[in-house]
This record gives sequence, C-alpha cells and structure tokens, in this order.
Amino acid sequence: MNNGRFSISVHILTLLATSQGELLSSEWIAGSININPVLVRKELSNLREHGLVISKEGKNGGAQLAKPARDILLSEVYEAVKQSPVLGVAKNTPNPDCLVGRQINQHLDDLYEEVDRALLAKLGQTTLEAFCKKFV
Amino acid sequence: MNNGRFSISVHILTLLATSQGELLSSEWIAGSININPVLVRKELSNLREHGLVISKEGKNGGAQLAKPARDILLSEVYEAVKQSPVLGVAKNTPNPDCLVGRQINQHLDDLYEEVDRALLAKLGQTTLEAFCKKFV
DNA sequence: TTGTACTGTAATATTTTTAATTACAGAATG
DNA sequence: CATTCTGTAATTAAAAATATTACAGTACAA
Repeated sequence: MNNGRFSISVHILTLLATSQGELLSSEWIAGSININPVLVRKELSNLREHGLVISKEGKNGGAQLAKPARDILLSEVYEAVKQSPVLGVAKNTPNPDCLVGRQINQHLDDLYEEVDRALLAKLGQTTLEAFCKKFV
Repeated sequence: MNNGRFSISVHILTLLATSQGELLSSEWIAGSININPVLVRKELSNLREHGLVISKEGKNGGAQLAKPARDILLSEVYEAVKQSPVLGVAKNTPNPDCLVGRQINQHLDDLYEEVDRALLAKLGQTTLEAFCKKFV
C-alpha cells in the first residue's frame, strides 16, 4: 500500500536534509536504507515529480532537496507517496441484491477519505526540519 | 496490512446491526460480502475475542452483536483488526554505521504511533449505529 | 574524445502477503 | 441420529511489494 514507500521517502529526505546540500548518489542512499538502489531512484523520481527534490545526472550527480527542510511538511511526503487512503479502497464486489452490500463500498470510501484527512492534518504538524532535529 | 480486514469487519457488523438481532450464518454473510465463508468465520472469531459479537454453534447457529450498535465505536473495530499502525512498522534494517540509518526506525515508529492515535480519535467519532443509519 | 560515474527506466524475477480452498472435528437442533 | 451449522488447521493460489538485471543517456574530467 503506502507503507514501505513512505518510510523510504522520509529516510531519503532526512538524509538529504542532513547533508548540507551536498549531492547524494542513489547508491549511497541505498546503502543507508539497505535497499536496492533502483528502488531509491524510483522514489527519487516520484519525489522529483512532486517538487520535493531535484537531481543531477551524470558523473558526480545525485539528489538534493528542492527547497529548505523547514518548508517541507511530512503531509506533503505522504501525499507524494500515497496511492489510496490509508485504510484502503473498498475493493470487494459485494452482492448488489443486499441492501448493505449494494451501498457499503460508497460508505466505506467516504469514511476512508475522512480518516485520511485527519491523518494528513496530523502529519502536517511536522516539518522535515523538525523531524531531522530528532537525530542526535 | 489492516485494510481488507477492516472493511470486512465493518461489513459484517453492519449486517448484524441491521438484522434485528437475528442470527446470521457465515455463509449468508459471505454471500453479501462476496468472499469465502471461512474468512468470515475467521473475522467473526476475532470480533468475538474482542467482545463485539457472540455466536452460536450447531444447527440454526450464527452470529449476532454482543452489545447494541450505539455502544460500538468504529475505533473499537479498528483496534480489533489492526496488527500494526496504519503507516506500518518501520521494518527495514538500515545501516547502523549511518547516523540517520541508526535512528530512523525509532523515530518513524514514534511518528506512526502518533498518527495512529489521530486516526483512532477520528474513528471514535462514529458509532456503528451512526454508520448503519447511512444505509437507506 | 573517451573512459568513468552517475541517473532513468523498462523488464523480469523473487519474495512476501493476502485471500481462497479443502478438510474435518465438534455442537445444537429437530 | 441425520442435518446444518461453527471453529480451526493446513494447503494452495493469487496478488502485491521488492529486488535484480540490463542498458541507454548524461555530465564530468583527464
């Protein structure tokens, strides 16, 4: 769902934020997270599309933050990564001959969107900078 | 993660709540959700352990709510079903030689717990009864 | 101007997770 | 005592998440 990718993106952004604007390579980042560099590049690609990082190709290339850590909210990271509400999309195909079955997906989806808004509000309380300050 | 199971549990409870205390069989419930009856029995088993339903074995057996729908919060359903925070457990095994890698799992877990509390607070605003009233 | 060290991305394979199925013992009813 | 349920374990199948391989393209630097 969203999980692993959120963790990975936050990890990447934390590394970038704590590296004084230096360009970090996907290989180096992958070494810190301990995952495959291709996955890192995929996440960087996504973060780039969402305006959170920029990257430079070629020798001595790598990635850096697109804006100061204090201007990045964790809710933005979540939005960049999320594909569906945390509780998921109601995806069963219930029996349409049943009053409950016929309507449940709609009601669940409504509920899931509400929950997601609460979650975004919570994540919006923390900036990347504040998160990074926890690392001592 | 938690997703499919939460949907299924809410569906089950909605059926029970709208059935006037009648005992519903797992087969019947499975027909409304359109999933395998064994999965329904597994979820019922879990809901029973959490005091939300009671069931009766043998012929003409089935399940019913353990208490009135107005006394069941959706947060209770979520707690009955959840195995880990919505955003997951930080489960990578990052590089301990890296300042960020060494600490990130702890900080992510802290964050995920906070988020989960916000989510529970949100779900705690809705009773099963209120949810059922949406079905017309 | 060419070797080297990167990124970007597609395609494939592997692993993990989730859901479905099969199987059967035990309980309650009529 | 046959029938219709539940409860649960074990197995299989399907789906999703991750990892790997492969390689074209870009930039630097000697």
